Amino acid sequence: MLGDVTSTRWLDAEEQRTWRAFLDANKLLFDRLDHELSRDSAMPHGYYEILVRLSEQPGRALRMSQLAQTSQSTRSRLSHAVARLEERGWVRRESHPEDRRGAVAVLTGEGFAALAAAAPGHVEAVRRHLFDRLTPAQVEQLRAISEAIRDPLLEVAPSSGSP
Amino acid sequence: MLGDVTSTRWLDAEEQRTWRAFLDANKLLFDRLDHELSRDSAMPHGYYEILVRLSEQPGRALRMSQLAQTSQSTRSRLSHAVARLEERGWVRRESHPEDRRGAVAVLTGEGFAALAAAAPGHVEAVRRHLFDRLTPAQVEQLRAISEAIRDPLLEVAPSSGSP
DNA sequence: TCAATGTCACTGAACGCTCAACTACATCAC
DNA sequence: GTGATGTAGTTGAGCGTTCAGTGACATTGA
Repeated sequence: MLGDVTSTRWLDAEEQRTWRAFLDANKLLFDRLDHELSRDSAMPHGYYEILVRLSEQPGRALRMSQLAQTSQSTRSRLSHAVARLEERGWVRRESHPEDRRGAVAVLTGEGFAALAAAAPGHVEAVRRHLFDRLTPAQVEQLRAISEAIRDPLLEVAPSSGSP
Repeated sequence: MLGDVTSTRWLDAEEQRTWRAFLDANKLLFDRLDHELSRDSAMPHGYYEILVRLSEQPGRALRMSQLAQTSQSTRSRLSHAVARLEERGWVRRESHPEDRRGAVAVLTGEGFAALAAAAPGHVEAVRRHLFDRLTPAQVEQLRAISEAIRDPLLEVAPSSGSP
């Protein structure tokens, strides 16, 4: 198929099947999780991620560029996202005390409350659609596989936002 | 964390680690693949998927709603996407011969050529970033895991577009 | 035959993301 | 110091997706 004059290492039938299953599983899973989160808590998954990362920091605050890194995001996307989170009163910006270029995103009380309200439902959804479907051995396999995929990609573009 | 008065089945440390690795691996992998495809072939992954599905059909044609289903897409998204593919001359629309509500998307010669030009690079990228990172046993595991995640999600919303 | 209901596909507005500037500040070399 | 380069963060335009709504046609049942 698709006239092959080059030395392309095409996928064989088994690999095709794996790739399709992987593609479809991901699409379905993340669409579902994002949809349920938006429906129940009026926040897209990207916002949820940002709130989670902030909530894990001491002082519930983090510099914008570091927040972008831990969220696998870009500075641009984060800047837009934090602007919208600020409109909702869930995050506020402060200027960095030492580096005058810097901005620090701080999770507000309302933001933490919104996260606390959203988390149980979301975690349940992750369980229902992911962990409950897998055996303990498969969960362990999934972790190893994910790390094997992730780590090389982290090394190629470690700074200044992933994509 | 996050004051727990309900009976939420929170993720333990090991599950957290798995979930984070899975999230990050997916984000990095699909961002990378989409980025390389856009850069090398000027088409987002969603378009590529549509062209692939069409190319696999007899006559390289498929009804819109069926194309939406096999692409894990919605009719709305597909309608917009095909409109843009039509502007590029890669797909054309015909009216369904029997059901006068229906529209049929047909892959043009140019569309097939664009796909043939894009495929080798994309397949290589999938190999580099996915299959080359995994052992044969892990590939087999990934297939089983993906199917275990996918199949229940397919049953819940089988018709009228996934999300 | 005819109304009610369902299905197919399209459309426009709103939203989030990407990309390419751009400003402001920091750092480095000389 | 001064100029060059690097880094932090923001902004606006363009693109793709989602959502709600719409019109056209098909199907069903009385």
